[in-house]
Amino acid sequence: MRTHQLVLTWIEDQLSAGRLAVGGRLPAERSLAEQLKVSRTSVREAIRILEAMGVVRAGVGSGPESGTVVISDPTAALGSALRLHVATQHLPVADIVETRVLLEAWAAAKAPRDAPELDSAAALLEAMDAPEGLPAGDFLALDVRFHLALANAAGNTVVSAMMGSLREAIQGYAAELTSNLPDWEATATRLRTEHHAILAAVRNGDGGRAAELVSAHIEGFYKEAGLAAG
Amino acid sequence: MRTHQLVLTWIEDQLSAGRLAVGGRLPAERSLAEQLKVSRTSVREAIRILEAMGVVRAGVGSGPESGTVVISDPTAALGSALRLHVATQHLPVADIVETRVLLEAWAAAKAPRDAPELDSAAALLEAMDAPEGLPAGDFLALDVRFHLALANAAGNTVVSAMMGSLREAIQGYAAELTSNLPDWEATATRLRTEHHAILAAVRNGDGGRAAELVSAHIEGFYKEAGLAAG
DNA sequence: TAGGCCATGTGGTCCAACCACATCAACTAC
DNA sequence: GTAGTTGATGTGGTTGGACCACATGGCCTA
Repeated sequence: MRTHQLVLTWIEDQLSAGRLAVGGRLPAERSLAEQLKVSRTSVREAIRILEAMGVVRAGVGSGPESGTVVISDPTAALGSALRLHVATQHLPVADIVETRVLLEAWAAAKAPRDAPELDSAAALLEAMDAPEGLPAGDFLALDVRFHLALANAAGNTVVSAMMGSLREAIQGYAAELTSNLPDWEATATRLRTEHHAILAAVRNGDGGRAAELVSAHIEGFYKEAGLAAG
Repeated sequence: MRTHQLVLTWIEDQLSAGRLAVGGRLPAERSLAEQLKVSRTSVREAIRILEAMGVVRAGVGSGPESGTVVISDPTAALGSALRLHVATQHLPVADIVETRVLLEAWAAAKAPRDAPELDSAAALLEAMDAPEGLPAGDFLALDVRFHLALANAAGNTVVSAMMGSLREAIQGYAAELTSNLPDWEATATRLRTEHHAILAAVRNGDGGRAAELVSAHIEGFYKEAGLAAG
């Protein structure tokens, strides 16, 4: 086993055993190296991996905000992994979009009608309805948050994380696609209407209809922008 | 931007531009360090991350099998990320099981009835039907491969990768659960019957029924073994 | 008492050296 | 001439040490 993997398993064991929890701090790199009888380089490689996995955050300086602290950001890990594999062209964008549709439709069907996240979603829709209109960039940023709020409403952390990561992996792609749209204003108006219909369906407890609307909403956008969504 | 991230983005750019593809080899660490005007340490940290993401594989020695070559194993990245976050207890196992059910039910419904992966699935079922019986470990290993074959049949690489990673993340958990079963032989017999029914439904083109059977199959197993699957 | 300054501890980066390993070519013994 | 051995070469793996940038907190001075 390579040295940094030894460090990795040690840390994972500490996590599993509960001796290290979110918010806690890892020992300093130098002392951890001495404790495990390995070089600081190997400790750093392990920490680098954990950082990429969204498990820790490294901060310089001293004081409570410094050092390497345990966090939990699964979305970051899944997102960069997906993005990299999209770059290798072994994960077609169409498959990502299709997966997003299936996850988000499920979430819309599953979300309880009184989920608190739906209130956030409603507030976001209100912001998008600004009478003076919004720049496309701002609109899309709110759009992302609306869809994530919807996914979170289902209450499944894994689905939420995967949704976020799929979004992140194709974020650049989606931004590029909007430039293909023939008439942004018309599209924005349609998206707004569909958003309200989706939220209303969830609020009415009509999960089946909500799922259908979500599927049509996402697939419609990508088709209009010129990507076959499967 | 930290130095290793510079290396990371350089490599990602090479991948996106197609100058680096699966099967290709990265420049040697020392030459890459010189080329990017950074230390070998930073190059190594970047490669470590890519390795954890399932994007490259590092091999010592010389010759065609050595050096750092580009691969594409998204399952590895997603799997270890999920496993780590399960260790932090911020991803409940129940959510993972629920996600697995939803993905696999979708795959069963979506799989074309003449998908070649179904032949592999059938062969696996045959092996599990061995008249002399199988040790629980062997049975479960075949079971894993059957479910993955089913997921692959849907033809969505992202769903396949996620399925595999979910399996990997809770693999240790599932193995532990089997010891809770009151009567392994009876359970194995039931699982076999259900497997055949699922495959038959897919083969008949009855996706809706296949999805229902898959959901009941997985949830039934976890319930019997003592985990609430949501 | 208020302000600045420095000791301390953290991660970030770099360098130089050495090791283990796998290949391949040159060399040697037959 | 052939087969086996051996060493050169190039790869990643690991180590120790040095120095830097940064943030804090206590000490010292005005």
